[in-house]
Amino acid sequence: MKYSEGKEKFIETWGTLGSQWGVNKSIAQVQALLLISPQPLTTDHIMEELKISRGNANMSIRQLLDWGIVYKKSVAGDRKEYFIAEKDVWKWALKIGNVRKQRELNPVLDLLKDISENTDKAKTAEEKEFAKQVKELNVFTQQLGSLADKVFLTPGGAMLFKLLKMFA
Amino acid sequence: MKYSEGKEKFIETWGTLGSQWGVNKSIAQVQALLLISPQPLTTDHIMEELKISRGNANMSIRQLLDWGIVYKKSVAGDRKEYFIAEKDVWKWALKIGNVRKQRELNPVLDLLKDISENTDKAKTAEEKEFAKQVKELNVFTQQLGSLADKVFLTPGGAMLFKLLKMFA
DNA sequence: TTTAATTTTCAGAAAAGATTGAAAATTCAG
DNA sequence: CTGAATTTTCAATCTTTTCTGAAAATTAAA
Repeated sequence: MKYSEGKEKFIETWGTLGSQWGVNKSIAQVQALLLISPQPLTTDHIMEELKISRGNANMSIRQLLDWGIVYKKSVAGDRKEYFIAEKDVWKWALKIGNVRKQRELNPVLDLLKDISENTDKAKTAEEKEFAKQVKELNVFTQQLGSLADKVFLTPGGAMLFKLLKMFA
Repeated sequence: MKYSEGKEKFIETWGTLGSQWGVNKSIAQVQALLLISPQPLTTDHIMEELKISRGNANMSIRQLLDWGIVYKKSVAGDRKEYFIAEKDVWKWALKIGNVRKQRELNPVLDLLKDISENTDKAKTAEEKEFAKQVKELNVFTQQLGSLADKVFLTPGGAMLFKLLKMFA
């Protein structure tokens, strides 16, 4: 397989994977591109390489900066902004996991807790089953969430490292 | 909070969470509805409750059956099909995790492996960085995948249980 | 069989989500 | 400052995904 072919497939597949897991395709592809680039790239370079508009490129980069998995890098004598990806798989995987856990899972945890605690005492069969399932889900997600926090927030990914060593 | 209010919020939130993680909203909501229902429900009941079309309800149910987290149940003296959700959080969470791992992550693992093994020897800086990142990603996902398989496939969710007990 | 009930399919409609591109805002060298 | 370079914003457009509803297929009671 030629480099260009492998590269194309990689970027394409990374974008598809993103879509399937709720990450915008362009964003995933920009990360892929930056990940395999040895030098920092400009917005223009990214636009050209991925054939996307300036607006799209800019938004995607912002999002990646926001997630903390892409950094700005200024180049002496050039006014343009350059961007470089976090290259350490462990680091960026944990950051993505953490961001998504905090932003998307935590609100659900809060709702489950709220429903568990504040719903009127169950009387009918429907109400009892509802209470039961929400409670179980609450306990379960609580535990998973707690594990996730440990894994994602332990410095240096030490927790994930330990896990993999122990179980994988 | 009233039961009806809690129920509505729960179903709504579950749908939203699904969307964010690449699961169709209707599918997630049908699961939510079945999950909290003490009896099996018919397609018509689901349509009415969630205000969705017959086609949508039917497709959603098929998908859930396909994932193995909803079962058919026949009711004596009624020709209609009834459906009931897998109620054990552990069971269905592991099944969903497993199905998605196999269908969406495994192809990526295969591609990474393929690229790693079959790409022409790297010569330029670009090519070297590409090879390096793909290799790292390959190792990393291999390990994560192996852990995931253990967690998802150990009977009775014993592995996840152990993990939670140890680390959460 | 026949036929009425039920389920499935799928073309087209609607909604959601992604992308563009040009105007506005910002930045900074001179 | 000035103005050219660069970045950001966002309404309009395009694409993809989801959903509908009615026709076709299937099922099973009579």
